[in-house]
Amino acid sequence: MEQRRADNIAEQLEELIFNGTFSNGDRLDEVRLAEQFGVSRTPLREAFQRLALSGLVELIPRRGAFVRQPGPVELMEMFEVMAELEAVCGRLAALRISDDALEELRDANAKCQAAVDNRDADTYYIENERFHMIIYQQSGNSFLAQEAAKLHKRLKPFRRQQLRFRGRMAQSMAEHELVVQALERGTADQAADTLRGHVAVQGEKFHQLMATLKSEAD
Amino acid sequence: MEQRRADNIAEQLEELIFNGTFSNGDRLDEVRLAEQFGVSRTPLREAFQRLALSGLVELIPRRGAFVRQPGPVELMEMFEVMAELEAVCGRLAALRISDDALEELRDANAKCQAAVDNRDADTYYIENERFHMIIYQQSGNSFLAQEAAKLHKRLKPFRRQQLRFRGRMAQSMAEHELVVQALERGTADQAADTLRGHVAVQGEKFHQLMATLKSEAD
DNA sequence: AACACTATTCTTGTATACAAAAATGTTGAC
DNA sequence: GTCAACATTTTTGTATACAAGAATAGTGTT
Repeated sequence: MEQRRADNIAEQLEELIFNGTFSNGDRLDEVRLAEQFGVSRTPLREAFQRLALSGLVELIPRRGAFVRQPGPVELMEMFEVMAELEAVCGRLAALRISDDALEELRDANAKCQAAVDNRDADTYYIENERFHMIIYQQSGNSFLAQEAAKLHKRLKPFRRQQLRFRGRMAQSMAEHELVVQALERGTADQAADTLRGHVAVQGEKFHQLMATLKSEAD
Repeated sequence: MEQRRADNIAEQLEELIFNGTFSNGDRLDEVRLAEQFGVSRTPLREAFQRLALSGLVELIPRRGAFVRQPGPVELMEMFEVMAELEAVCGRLAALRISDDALEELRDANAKCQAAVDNRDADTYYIENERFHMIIYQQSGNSFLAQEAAKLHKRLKPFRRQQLRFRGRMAQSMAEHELVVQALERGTADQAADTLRGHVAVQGEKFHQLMATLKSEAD
């Protein structure tokens, strides 16, 4: 059989939690999941440990593993941190970004724009992600890039919902343009501020996010 | 026997790695550690999963768990992120801090000063930590506070070494004073910049950090 | 002596077994 | 009918067993 199942299983469970197969208070039944995955409880429990540390699951002693989705407050906090991390990445990237990476950013942006024109949300989503990942990497700090990517991934499901709202993709595109300009010019503070504003949940976005939260709690 | 061993064991292993019992490339022998802790391999392996996700240990399939200390580059990266996180905490705290917390900060600072006068490095260390934790919490974002505390903990061993250098404690104290002033006045950017500079590794601190790294690689 | 190849030993990864705690169901008193 | 006490069943946590891959030692060849 394939080796290193534990981490693989962790990923699959993560996916199942993200896509809503398991919702907030659900207990992850060891034996049921074990036979579902076709493995024994041992690798499953190892996966639980990982999920627990990443905060997706709460391990209650002698009780089991419960999925733990962030509530409204925690979610706002996470978005605030994401906005600040993006700002930091942007500020550093403005000083350190390579010409090649700038070209990549422009390419991602062009494909984003095309996706907006075609109303192709999936492509938009993928290219948008590439855009941000490039900025993380061009911060020149791989530890920072990793942390940013980690939180980005965790917020994925909620961001995805956000894109559904009318005009959101177009506005997001305009902001991307400003970010690229700031990075081109090397104006660090401007890059930071633009990215912070781009990611931050404020104004109408706040209501939209709360709306998606409510609709998920059914 | 006590329940929930896995996380407890993870903590103990973490401590053993921090205090240098295990150094960089060491393999964590499952059977040896198991009998050392008086448990079976199962809870140990669960602990490994946690340590792996927190980055202290690298899990190589079919090879085992190897302790993974950050090298000079990664360490600089981590300090850079720490500086930025502190800056963010400071900026938010400047707007959100309570009067009580300000009083706590002044108290921690006073005790720090007393420790400097008495050349009491341990007390200095404890009160210094309290100082920073208060700022994390007063950011009003508990997710941010948690992340900051996590990284703070990870950098602990290296920061501790830093304090040994001549004049470091006194300089650090002066910077703390500036931080408190900025927080009192609510000047967010000033609080952020001061804290960033306080934590950042630059100038002489860089050489000092590298010196401690070399002395540990023996 | 250096190297390739094989056999042996160790170590990991996973399944299973078992004990202890929690949850559930049942009985009986009021 | 409600509740409490006890018995039964689940479920977790840990130990042990076992199979397969990796490391190591040993053998023979050049």
